[in-house]
Amino acid sequence: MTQPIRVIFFGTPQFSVPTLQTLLNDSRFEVLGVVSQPDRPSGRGQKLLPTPIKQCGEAVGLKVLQPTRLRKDQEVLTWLKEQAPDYFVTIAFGQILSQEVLDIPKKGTVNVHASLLPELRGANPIQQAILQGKRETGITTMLTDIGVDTGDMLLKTVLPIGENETTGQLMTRMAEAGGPLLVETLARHFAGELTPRPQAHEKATHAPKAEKTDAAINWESPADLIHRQIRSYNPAPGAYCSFEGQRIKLLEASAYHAPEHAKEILKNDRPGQICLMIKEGLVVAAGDGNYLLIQRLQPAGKKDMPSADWARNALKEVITVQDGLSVIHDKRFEAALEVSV
RNA sequence: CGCGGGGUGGAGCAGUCCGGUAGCUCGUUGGGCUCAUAACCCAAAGGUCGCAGGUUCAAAUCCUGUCCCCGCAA
Repeated sequence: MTQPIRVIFFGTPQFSVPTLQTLLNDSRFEVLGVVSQPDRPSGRGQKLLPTPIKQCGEAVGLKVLQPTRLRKDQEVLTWLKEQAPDYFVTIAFGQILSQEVLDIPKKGTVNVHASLLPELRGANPIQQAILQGKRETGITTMLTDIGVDTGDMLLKTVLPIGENETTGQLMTRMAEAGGPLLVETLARHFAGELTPRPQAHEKATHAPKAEKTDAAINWESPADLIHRQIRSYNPAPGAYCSFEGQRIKLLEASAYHAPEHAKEILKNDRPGQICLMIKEGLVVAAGDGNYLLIQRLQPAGKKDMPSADWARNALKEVITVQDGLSVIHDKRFEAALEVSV
């Protein structure tokens, strides 16, 4: 390898950082600069924080560009052209590239997308994969065209989804898997070894951004749906319900299959009823007669904690012991409160 | 200066208003009971009360400053 492959990296959130680092650590590639969304006021107190990709780029002395609207920013466009890159690489950048931008790199623009295309195109593939109860998902590299995640595919990695896996956990695994797939894609495509394959567009599905209210738990729902909501909306925005007027986020859960000696107690519970406290968490009734084990939760203003820890205080007046089980009387989670103004 | 809650043994909390021996439910360790147990009984270890300064005979508690964590909203 005489000349390194010249790459400009487009990305914004933490998710794209491991992939950037993989590129930086691979001597076959030269990263000419990074492009990220502008810093925006965010977080408590409206603090202005640099994007994770900006931080990473600056830490290694890379040129960092943050155009508000790339397609209209002549200064940035000029700089990009001057670099004479072989490839643009995009992963969770956050802006749609115009044809003018796509035409800049000599060999093309490669996007890393967190689904098995053509499934789950769009902004939110990981959360949606879990919400829909998929057993596996993956990462696809593709040549970006003018559509959203519609370009011809290059390589895929398949990842199984754990029964209780959360969006956050899956996202971490995918972020780490993205780098190796990307460098393989670039190296082989550059060498002419990859044939882009068109997507089966008629099978495409979309993964739209979730509304905040989608994360509100309705206890009338089947246990399976609530379970998927909890997994899907962890860590953000957090599936939530309320308890005696206080908002509570539900962070980790699993299906609960009652052992024989518990079946005497678990029957005819109302949806949301908090029935048992066991070592692993709280057993709560759902709308379809099944039960859910809530393992971790987070009351407003508190850190996340094992739900048994929370119950030990919040419910201590109503816990009795029967047959070695800690039974909770007459307490239930309610539907989420309307967000008050 | 967007609104709000919080920092007390390993965990979760009470105590703060009204200053006076560091408390509760668990966990941990050891012992006991039991066919057995996440149940029950006995015992032990473990805390600069976020940090700094001030007031006071005396501060977890009152005053001032400061750091950190979190919920809402963006």
